[in-house]
Amino acid sequence: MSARAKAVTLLDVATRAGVDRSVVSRVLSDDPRLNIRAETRERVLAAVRELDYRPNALARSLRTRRADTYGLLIPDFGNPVYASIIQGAEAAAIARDCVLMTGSVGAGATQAAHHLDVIGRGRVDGLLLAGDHTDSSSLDELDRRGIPWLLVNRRLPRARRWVVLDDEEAAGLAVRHLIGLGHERIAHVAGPRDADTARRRMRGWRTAMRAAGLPTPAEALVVSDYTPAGGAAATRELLGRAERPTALLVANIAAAIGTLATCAELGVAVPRELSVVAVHDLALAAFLQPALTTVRTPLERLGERAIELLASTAPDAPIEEVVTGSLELVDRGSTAPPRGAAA
Amino acid sequence: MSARAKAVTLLDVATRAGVDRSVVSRVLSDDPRLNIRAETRERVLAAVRELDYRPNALARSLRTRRADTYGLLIPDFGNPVYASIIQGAEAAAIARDCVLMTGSVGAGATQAAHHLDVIGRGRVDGLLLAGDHTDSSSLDELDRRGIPWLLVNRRLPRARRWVVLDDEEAAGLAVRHLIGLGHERIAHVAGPRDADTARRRMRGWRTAMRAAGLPTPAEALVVSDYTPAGGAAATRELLGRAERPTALLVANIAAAIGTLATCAELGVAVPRELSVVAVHDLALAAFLQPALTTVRTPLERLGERAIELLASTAPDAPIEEVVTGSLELVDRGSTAPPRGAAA
DNA sequence: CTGAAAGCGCTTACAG
DNA sequence: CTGAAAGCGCTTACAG
Repeated sequence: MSARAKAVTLLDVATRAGVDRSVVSRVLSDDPRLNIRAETRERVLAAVRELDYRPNALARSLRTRRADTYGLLIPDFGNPVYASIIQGAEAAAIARDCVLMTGSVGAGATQAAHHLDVIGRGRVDGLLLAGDHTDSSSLDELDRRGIPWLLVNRRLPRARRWVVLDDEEAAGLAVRHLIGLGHERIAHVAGPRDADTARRRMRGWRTAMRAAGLPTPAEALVVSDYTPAGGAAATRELLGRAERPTALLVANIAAAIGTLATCAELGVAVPRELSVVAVHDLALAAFLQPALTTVRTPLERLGERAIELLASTAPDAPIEEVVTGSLELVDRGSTAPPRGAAA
Repeated sequence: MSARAKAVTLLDVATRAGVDRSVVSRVLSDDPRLNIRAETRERVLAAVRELDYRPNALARSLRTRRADTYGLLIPDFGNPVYASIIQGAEAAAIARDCVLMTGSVGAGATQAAHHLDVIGRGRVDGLLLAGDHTDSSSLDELDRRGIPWLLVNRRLPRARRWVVLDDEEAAGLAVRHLIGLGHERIAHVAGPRDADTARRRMRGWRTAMRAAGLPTPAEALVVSDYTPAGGAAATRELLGRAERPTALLVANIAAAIGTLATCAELGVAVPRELSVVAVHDLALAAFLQPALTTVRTPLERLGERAIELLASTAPDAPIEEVVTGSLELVDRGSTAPPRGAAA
């Protein structure tokens, strides 16, 4: 390890090339209004190469008033669904030569406060909000500070800037698959009542059931959360009913892991006695017992699209986009015709 | 949405309070060499509050030459082991009023190049390297640019700045648990041969076996990777041996998910015919079939400690630390005495 | 065709 | 006790 090297600046390059700093700057930014002799330009570029010069991003941002940085707030790094969103957003940010700063908010409000505070200090050009941490007052605060924001994978009353998946269609696809197998008593392990994604999946379930003339009684829906523990509890409740469902639409793959655990514990054979299908696909799904049938959703695309929209839309223009396409039922064997169905 | 508001600057606050910008700055930084009348200070603080002033982080960093930002490079956001490290690092960064910028490198080298480039532009005060992407030449490059770095969860030849878990002891703890149950043929589903964590866990397995007088033949170790697919393939290979092991130490919990899947597929009952224990604990483990016995490791603490060390150690001083303690065997039922053992 | 100058918003050594 | 000034490393409108 050498001691901290003094960074190379524009002035170092200019001195070496025998020109002014401003010329170097304009050469590097391809300023079209710069008429420079090819020979001089070569000298400048050579100096840049020889000194391995990189412009200081902080100085540039201070001057240009663009941080070339986007923020992304998620609930929890441990949630693989958000991992995919991050990956998409990161790729899109890199494609625009920007940096992505991802922060998690977790349970405590203090971490959210820290992130919003930091963000208020001119570090980001815009903020993607992909968690349950945000309320209208945070959005007002961002507006006051002039920081463009975009809700990702969720909406909020009166907030007209969001990008979401087609949750309703994802749920509908799963339900129609089950109906196609002959199921009629299809229950729904739903997400939290106050989660926008959960409400849209509930609606997808209900709509697809009704379209097939099947009932959706209140007892067929149990609210849960997007964790294995939550899925396990909800499944236990549904399987305790007098009239058991023959199939389950689980609103989230993490919850479905809990569903499979509960079935194993209660000795309910999947898919022979109970079919299970979940929203969102992960590599993990193929290795569960049994391998889990899922609806694949374009989570990475959602993250990508969020950055694209944030970067290209005026801060005061509404954004209301559903990322469609790429929904696909991945049949892995946790779904089958109900017992007693004609073969 | 209002139009982008003009940010409040130091000058705005100073004007309102009727003092010079420098006074405001020194009041806010609690400059001990500033003798100011209590009344003036109050006026300054009132103006700060009324205007809701936040110093521009870019301008401050440019002046102080400290970005108040640390970088963290990981292989992949989808890997839950790294999720825990990120969470620890994020908490430690927040505790120091710093920002954490986490980037993933993935398979492609282009993303690594982008991140190293960005980091060379004065955006971070130091870099945590927690992936398999780093080679000595990247470290040399960072040294040349004067950016302090620290390897996390891995070491590299001749790189004397690292912080790791006690992987050897973690593996040893698992093996001793199996030996305590009466197992003698304990095979090892290892990590990649070039992964430092994998080598340390191999050594832990071997050392604990030898300490008990048990053999560690070459066939008892199969190299794999830290994914379900890798664990599945390695397990298949081990179970195909003429003399099957009665227990498996799997080097990583993600690989162990593959192990359980292969056992289910081959009809090998866990733990009756085969005990399985894995390194690293996740909430998920409790919901696998069967629930997985693991060794809990202080991954969050590793992330925290990495930031602390990076922030508090001179850039040219060596860091060689093993984060010890908190190792714990979490017995969930995937381990049991071997068949035919005395009850 | 290229250079000098101003200024982004801070901090800090110095002046009075 | 407080203010004026310099300067961090850039970019860009302007001068010549």
